[in-house]
Amino acid sequence: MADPMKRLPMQPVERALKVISGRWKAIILYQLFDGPKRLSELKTLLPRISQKVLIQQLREMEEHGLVHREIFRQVPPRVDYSTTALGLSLEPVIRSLCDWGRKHAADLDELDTLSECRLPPVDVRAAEMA
Amino acid sequence: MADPMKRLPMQPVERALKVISGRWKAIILYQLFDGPKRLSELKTLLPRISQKVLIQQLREMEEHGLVHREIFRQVPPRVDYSTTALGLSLEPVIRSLCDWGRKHAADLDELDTLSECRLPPVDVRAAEMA
DNA sequence: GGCCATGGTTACCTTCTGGTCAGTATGGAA
DNA sequence: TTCCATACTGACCAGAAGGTAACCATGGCC
Repeated sequence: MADPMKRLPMQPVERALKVISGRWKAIILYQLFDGPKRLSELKTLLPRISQKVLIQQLREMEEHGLVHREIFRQVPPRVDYSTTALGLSLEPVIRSLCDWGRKHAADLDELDTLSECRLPPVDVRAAEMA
Repeated sequence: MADPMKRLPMQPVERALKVISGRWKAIILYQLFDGPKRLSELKTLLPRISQKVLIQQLREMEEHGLVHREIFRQVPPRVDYSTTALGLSLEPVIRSLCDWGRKHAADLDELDTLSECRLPPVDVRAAEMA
């Protein structure tokens, strides 16, 4: 996503997919659904994402109207990220994706170490090393 | 997707996204929800997709259990692609994505030339040149 | 033998995405 | 005066995804 808001696809599905299918976006949104977070919080909640990429994904979602960024001009700077109404409206969609993801796992492999669909323990994930 | 079924993500949302977010997959699925199609049909229904990529996307979806491929050993060969039960179970999910895509367009730009969410006129698309 | 249709595959290239690592700015604390 | 925390930014790179164009195989038809 080089330049800002370079026109999104005109097919609605494609558009939706384009907007949410960044490598980390759904996971970041999960965290934000839970309430506003500052960058440093997100960094510790999602330690596997490098700072640059985290900011990148947040900015893209901001451009696409899913996320709001608020700057507090403080001594050590402070920036809060939160979902917009539009972003929040994605919750049921993402949940249905999540449910389907579990169904998919159940139908094919067994759903061995698949996580739950509710705000997941993205970080506390021992499955990582399995 | 170089090698077959190289393990899907263990986060359910990511898994679902991985499986459906190929450049053309949702659109191809739309066509298949409508009933089985042979390759040549899909090629004319979706003229903007090159044959190689079309087959590629179909094969990936086959690997992921969304699509069934049936070969009829005939004079000029015939191959039918259809959705599996698992693939079909994606319909509501994709529809919700589509609905959200339209909402997104409505909230940001105006939804100018956005298509409908029902089986769309993917080919008869004058919006292309706009 | 040459041609056709169907359904592929292969080689090659370009673009997009994500990733690492190092650097920047601000202003208070030590 | 140096150090620290926070929130970024930029150079660079590697791999994946998607695209183009050309070629292959089968077997009937003329």
